[in-house]
Amino acid sequence: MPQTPLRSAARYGTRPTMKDVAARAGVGLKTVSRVVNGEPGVTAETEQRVQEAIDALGFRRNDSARVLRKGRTASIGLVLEDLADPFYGPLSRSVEEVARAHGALLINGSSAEDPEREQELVLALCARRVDGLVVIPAGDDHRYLEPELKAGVATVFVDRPAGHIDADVVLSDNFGGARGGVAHLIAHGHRRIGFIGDMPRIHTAAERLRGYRAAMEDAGIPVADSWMSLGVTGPERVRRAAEDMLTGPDPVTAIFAGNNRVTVTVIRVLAEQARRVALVGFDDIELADLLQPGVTVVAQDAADIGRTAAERLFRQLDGTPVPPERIELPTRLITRGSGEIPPAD
Amino acid sequence: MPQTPLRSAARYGTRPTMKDVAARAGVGLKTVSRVVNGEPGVTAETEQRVQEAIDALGFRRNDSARVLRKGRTASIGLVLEDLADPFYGPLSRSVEEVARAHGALLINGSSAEDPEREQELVLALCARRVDGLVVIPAGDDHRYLEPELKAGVATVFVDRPAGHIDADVVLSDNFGGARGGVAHLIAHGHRRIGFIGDMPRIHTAAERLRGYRAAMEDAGIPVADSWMSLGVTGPERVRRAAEDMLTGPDPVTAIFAGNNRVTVTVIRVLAEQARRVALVGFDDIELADLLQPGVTVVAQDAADIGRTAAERLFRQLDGTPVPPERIELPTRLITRGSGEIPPAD
DNA sequence: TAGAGCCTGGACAACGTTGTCAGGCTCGGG
DNA sequence: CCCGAGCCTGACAACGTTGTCCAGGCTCTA
Repeated sequence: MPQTPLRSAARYGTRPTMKDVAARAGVGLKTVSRVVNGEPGVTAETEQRVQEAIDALGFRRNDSARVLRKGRTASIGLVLEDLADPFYGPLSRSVEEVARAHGALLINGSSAEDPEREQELVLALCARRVDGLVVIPAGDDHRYLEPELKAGVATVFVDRPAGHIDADVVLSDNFGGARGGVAHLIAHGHRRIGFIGDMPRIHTAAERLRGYRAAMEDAGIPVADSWMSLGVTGPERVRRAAEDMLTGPDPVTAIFAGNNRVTVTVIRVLAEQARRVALVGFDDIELADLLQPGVTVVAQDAADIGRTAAERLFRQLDGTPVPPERIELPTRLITRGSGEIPPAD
Repeated sequence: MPQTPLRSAARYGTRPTMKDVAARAGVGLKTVSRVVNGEPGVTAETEQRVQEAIDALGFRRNDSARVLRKGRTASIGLVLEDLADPFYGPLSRSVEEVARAHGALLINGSSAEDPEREQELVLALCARRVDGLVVIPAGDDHRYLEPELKAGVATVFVDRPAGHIDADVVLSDNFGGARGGVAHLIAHGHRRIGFIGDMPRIHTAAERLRGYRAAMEDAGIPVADSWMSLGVTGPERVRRAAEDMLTGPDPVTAIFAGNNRVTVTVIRVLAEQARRVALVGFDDIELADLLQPGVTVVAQDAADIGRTAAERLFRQLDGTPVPPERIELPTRLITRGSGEIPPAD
């Protein structure tokens, strides 16, 4: 079959360049560049000729080359734990909106709570020369970021503070929120209150545990070891932990759940119980108001956190460097029923 | 204050290049490149010297330059509707996992269901020379992608077919799923069944409506106009639509909800009703099993859809070009109670 | 010991774009 | 009629990396 000879520009896998456009329009390379970037100094007639050539060839500026030349990529990176988690979806979205308002693209990656993967991702983003980074830390040592910070990569840590490095941090008041949630249970008459949370090596988990302890201490209630379950993760283990607390020698009358995944599992367990047990969860969950009873939670505003972090990032990028700051956002107790159940003693 | 003169490499905002590394290690530029890329042909001793220089300077390869030279970016783009929607989080995550397995980075963007924004995003991704694109279409005309396809950008459309362009598509069996869901209601004795869905210009919405009509027709039930509410979006309008169907002259005994957002609102409305009304929703929702009654849904597997699309994408990228294909994934009816409520007539 | 062949390292061009700068054109005023 | 000013336009280098190609030094063998 006779193969029609194709212009280089149209060959499969090859893209037209400004040079091709220039040749077709019969102008110089730089003139094309001017048209593409809307720079002044081009006659309307010339501009139209160039535009026609662009459309005809399907030219699209190569941003890699542009970045190489200009130094800025107009993109930022977001490294979070898991995009499938309902907490991070809205967070990512709000970061994206801020980025978009600043004309930047967002690249996000999931660390899956693995410090090594976090580092791998962050460095990959740095290799692409993102202008800035929003990181939800999985690991606790971020010294590997020092050269990047020095090179001017704006960085904001979110949800948990960075390890061994001085940078902006935006987090929720995990301590205060947990303390308030547990105090709420105490105010409704509970004394034997269980706590189920993630590994204390995770900052948020540690802070929430600290809040639990503080609230108990404020009320002068000694905490039994059997009431605390730390580092459980995965539905099965949470389930067993909850059941143990409810049926042990010194059974709890209320449970404080350390994060949304724990809350969901505890709801399932409680639904199977004959006895009515109070529950307050950290993090809001969808449809919490439609359950019987409604689930009382300590809510963080993921979108607000993301927006705050992103705005802080662009402030670093736009203006003069500002000293690192730690921003703590308040949480909100939302009462819906489950936290107001009196002790069944 | 006397300013210590800094090496160019360490100055704020400037990054060391291979040239800097080469100078410091006392080797040639290309030798550094070889070490960085793990190419053979470098003595262990030389390699170590280079590695030390890399660490000392905090060198990070500039991928923009690399891309410019090599032509491939090892990144793919995903354009979806809204990352904050619980359907897209897992989808994005599964695409990311496949990308990661192929050594590629994922860039995603939200179109917010706006065709113009979709195009803007897609073209921005193309300007960055992503190797491939996964697009959940917002618009219905994708001819603007023709030059990109011709240039070899692998493309897979998801959830809805592309407009006026020949490309891979991965979608759920919206028609069959809706038909099955409605047939399920009919099998439980319902005849007056309402349908609330999105604008029919959205392919999924149109298909689900078609499924509803087909199921009704299969059963020989004529459909009253007042039973169908199309193009409603936003909780308030869905609420009103549901209430109208329930209190109109020919009130429905069951509702089929066209997507997860509609389902959630309908659940709220039904919770307020004295009469028990059956409900089947398209798309699964979290905690659906814990509600009273549990919510019967036609579920699509977002992660499976994402994985399928991404694998298809990389097949295009890895091997020889394969002709465009349309892949339809089955849905699954999950009975939990709400769909098995008999008509209250 | 000399020649062949291998292994290591470096010089150079090219990728596609943008900033700099200079040249040519037109137009108005002297 | 000539000159300067101002406006368009294009030639050229540079961004940081990788592929190609060649030079020099080494080892091994005859």
